[in-house]
Amino acid sequence: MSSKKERLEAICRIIQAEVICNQEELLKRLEAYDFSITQATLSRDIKQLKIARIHDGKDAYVYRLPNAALPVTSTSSSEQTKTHPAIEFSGNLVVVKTRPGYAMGIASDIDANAPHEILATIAGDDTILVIPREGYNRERIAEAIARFIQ
Amino acid sequence: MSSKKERLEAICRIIQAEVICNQEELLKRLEAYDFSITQATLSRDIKQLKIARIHDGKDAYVYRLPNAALPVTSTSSSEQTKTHPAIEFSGNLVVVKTRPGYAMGIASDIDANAPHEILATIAGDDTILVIPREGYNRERIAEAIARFIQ
DNA sequence: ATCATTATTGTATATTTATTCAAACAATAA
DNA sequence: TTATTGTTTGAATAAATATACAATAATGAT
Repeated sequence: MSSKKERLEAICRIIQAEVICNQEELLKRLEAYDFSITQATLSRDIKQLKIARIHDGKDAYVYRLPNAALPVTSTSSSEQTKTHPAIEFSGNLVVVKTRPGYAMGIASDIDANAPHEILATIAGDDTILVIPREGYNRERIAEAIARFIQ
Repeated sequence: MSSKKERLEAICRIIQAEVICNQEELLKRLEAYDFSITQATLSRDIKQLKIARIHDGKDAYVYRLPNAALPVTSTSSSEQTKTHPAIEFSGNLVVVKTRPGYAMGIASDIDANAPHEILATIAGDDTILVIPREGYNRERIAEAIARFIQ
């Protein structure tokens, strides 16, 4: 059943390389790469990958990968659904991995909205260190952060 | 006819402040602010604002503003549709305005994909300077860039 | 191996979102 | 004024996307 993982990666690749307007279209491209699935499955894949359908400015729609980390790679799938794949705790700190260059933007978003769960952030290039306030559990904190990493 | 502009701004505000899962829901919130429109109009507004519906990781969907600049404010609407509101030319250079902190991330995306139209990018905090290759017209260049700023 | 549990998937359908078409309205020019 | 053109909108509908349900396949424990 590792073909699902391959399929998800293929979807990411196709979406980055080509202009895909709807799932039907993506379905055909996948077919060309020998992945034969239905629209229902593709819809679920897209949801899992957190892929967004955005407006291209003209009159078309395009699928795009999210800003945050590589959703495919990480750890076990059960753990993946539990919290956001890009968020990891260590002691009382939280580390958020982002795509290169996006850390400051996302940190800036977090700061601008200043959810009470979060005391401060420090951002590098692809990593944000989040310092939570005392008195919130990890799930609550993770939710507060997840709101900003799409 | 300025009520449309107000409505678009209200939509932006609501989406930033609240978790909106679908257009019906947003419609109700707008109603509460005394904007009475139909789903059809809202769909068009969302398209114009380049708002995306993304996956929240759990099992819900959320509407989000794009990464790039403030689409509502700028210049005339006819000019706005012509090219992306965040992209502006000056001589042989292009300046892209982004939300605070996002310039480097987006520039990194552009560099990583390296469309031939683009020779180099330099990013500050909320501004990217794009240096196009010679031989492409502005529209072509704008399209190549627009691909990365959602 | 056997059973229990969890994941993955397709079919059919529900839900959600976009668009077509016609109408109302405004702005402009003659 | 009267055309003319462009914008905005709603109603109805089309198109696109998500999900309920059932079945099948994988995984893990004993």
